[in-house]
Amino acid sequence: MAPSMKDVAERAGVSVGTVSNVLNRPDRVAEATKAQVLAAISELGFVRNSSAAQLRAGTSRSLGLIVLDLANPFFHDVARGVEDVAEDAGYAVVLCNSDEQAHRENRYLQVLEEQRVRGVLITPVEVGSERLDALRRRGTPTVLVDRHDPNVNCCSVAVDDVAGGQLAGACLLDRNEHRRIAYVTGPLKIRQCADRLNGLRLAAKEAGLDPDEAITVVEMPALNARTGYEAASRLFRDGTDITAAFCANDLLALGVLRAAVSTGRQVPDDIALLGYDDIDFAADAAVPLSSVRQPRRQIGRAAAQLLIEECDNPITHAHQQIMFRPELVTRESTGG
Amino acid sequence: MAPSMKDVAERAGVSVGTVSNVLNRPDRVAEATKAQVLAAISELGFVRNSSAAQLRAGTSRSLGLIVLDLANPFFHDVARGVEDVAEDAGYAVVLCNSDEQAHRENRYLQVLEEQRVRGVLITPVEVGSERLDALRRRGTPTVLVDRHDPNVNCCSVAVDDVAGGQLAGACLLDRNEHRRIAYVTGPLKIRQCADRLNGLRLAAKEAGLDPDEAITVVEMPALNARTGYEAASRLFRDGTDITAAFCANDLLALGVLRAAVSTGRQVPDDIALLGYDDIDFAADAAVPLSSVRQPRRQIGRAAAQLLIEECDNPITHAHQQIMFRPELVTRESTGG
DNA sequence: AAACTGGGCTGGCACGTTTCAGTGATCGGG
DNA sequence: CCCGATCACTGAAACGTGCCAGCCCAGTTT
Repeated sequence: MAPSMKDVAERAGVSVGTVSNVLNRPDRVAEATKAQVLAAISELGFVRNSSAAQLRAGTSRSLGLIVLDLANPFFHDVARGVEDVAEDAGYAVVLCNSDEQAHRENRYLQVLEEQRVRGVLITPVEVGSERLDALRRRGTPTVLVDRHDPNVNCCSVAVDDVAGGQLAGACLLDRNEHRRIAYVTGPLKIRQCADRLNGLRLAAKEAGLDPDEAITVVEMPALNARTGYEAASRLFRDGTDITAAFCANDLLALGVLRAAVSTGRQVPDDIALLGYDDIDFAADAAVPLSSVRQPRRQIGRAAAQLLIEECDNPITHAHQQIMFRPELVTRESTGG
Repeated sequence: MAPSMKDVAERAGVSVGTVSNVLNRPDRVAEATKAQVLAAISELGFVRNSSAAQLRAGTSRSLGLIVLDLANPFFHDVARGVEDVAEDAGYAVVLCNSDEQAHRENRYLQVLEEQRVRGVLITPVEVGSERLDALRRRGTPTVLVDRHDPNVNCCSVAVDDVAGGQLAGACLLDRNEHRRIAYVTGPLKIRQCADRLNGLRLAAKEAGLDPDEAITVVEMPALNARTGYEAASRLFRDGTDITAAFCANDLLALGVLRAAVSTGRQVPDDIALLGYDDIDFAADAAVPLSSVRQPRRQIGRAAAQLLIEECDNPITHAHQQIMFRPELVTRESTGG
């Protein structure tokens, strides 16, 4: 068994209370005594038992963060933002990966609640999770990340995907004066995919174009590079007057790029390309890829700030729904 | 305050011990009583306090995993492997990201020890960490991941980088009969970079070539795509008879690929390319990239198995050093 | 010299759970 | 009718820490 404060106290010839004071309020202990206790601690290799401390304290200094996929750079950067803020506020962060599986999400919610975390940041697999609602009802503050709550009964932080689509459309239609563009996307039942299309259509209208005419929607079953390659292959095979493609994420765009390179097309001269997310590889692609960037780390920071604010002032706290605006990053794939 | 077992017991009209039995040994409780207790639990929204449980138990059912960078797909997949095995054995995994900073690593080691995790899996920032050694001396089993312990006093799992370099060399020199190749690498003081070069030289000798003549080493200060681009730009500018490049990781290779595409060179006809790590983007690059793949998930699984074995049989346990062999994945960038 | 002050320490309770010895109650067998 | 066995439950101790009331004593004030 690991040595306890009692062992330390005996060795140092003091009481347990004094050992506790050395650890938690060192200024209340005389120098000589403190030195003795510290010596005993290091000789015995004492390490505090945080279970006991937390049990006694009745509350922990930690937050839970449940994301859909830690491998996804979006969530990874969100997590960094959360850690930044949490660390400054003296909170620890427990990282959980739901893998988009509801049962994993529920298990983690259970574990976090058993650990008595002070609050939870989560991108739920599905909206309206019963388990999550129960947690909130029992008094654990909750913040939604990259989601919004239709009935505002918790804070949330998300990004305006309509604005992102509009930004992309303005770049291709206004600035570079493309007239026929493709929107390569995953399933339109995914809100992000649909929102970005809506933004794109808005941009077309603003450019004085008929969206139905100017935009060819290529809806694919997934959002990865292979799917992008297939979409582009189909597009190229059918022959088309399209001169630009806006893709619902960078992976699709990289797939389109590969199809272009392998069929000898020049980017951006034969076809301009615009992605979404600005993943690391966008800048390093064979033709550096223009993209719509979301303020990922800031999202995490804002979410953590909201949560900590609610944890620290549960009474005066008012729920907020924060919406960030994305930003356009232009590189070679859309020309000058 | 969250309701405790005492509250549940009062509401159900039973003793605390019975509530505990309902939760932990339901077969020892009569059906009628069990139903009453479960009803009380759900009415009060009782959730067990794991701090108290763990304090009483004296031991936890969890493992710590400290990696250098969770954004790196290598560690991400290792973590998945660890979770696979841990879950089956009924252990929870606490994920920690040291970010290659010794002070973060030390802080996490402290936290894990305070939480009384049963064992720790770690890729240490530096070998010979005093804090890690102390943890081990105090009796917490430890497994090194992607590292070896010179004095075998703990288990470890790593990959044979010399074999990986040799595999790469055999592919380019034997199979595709290149005679002058470049090795684009990060700092050679990084063991992995140096080992892969040694393997490559071995392959050259086996092909009956003089390594110094056949291999041009391009040592760069970093291992990212931009650096690869710069390395290739330099190589191309100087004019050279090199027909293939082996890169110490895929990011460098992607940078070289971009330099090739932007200067109108054909891959693999003008220059063949071979990377290392087989990251997701390797297959989706503008020219799909051949690469040396490490059995990442398996590494995690093996490490977790060793650790759990040691946790469960601390006495009979004998330390093991496992070395995996990497595997060659050929795609278009090295031709047929 | 007595009363007061306060720094420095002690001792014991409380946190919520698990576990185990012990208490009745019920039942079958002799 | 009694005994032992079995079953379902109770009550209390223990885990290690944090906190607080209270004690002691040295130094200062009245």
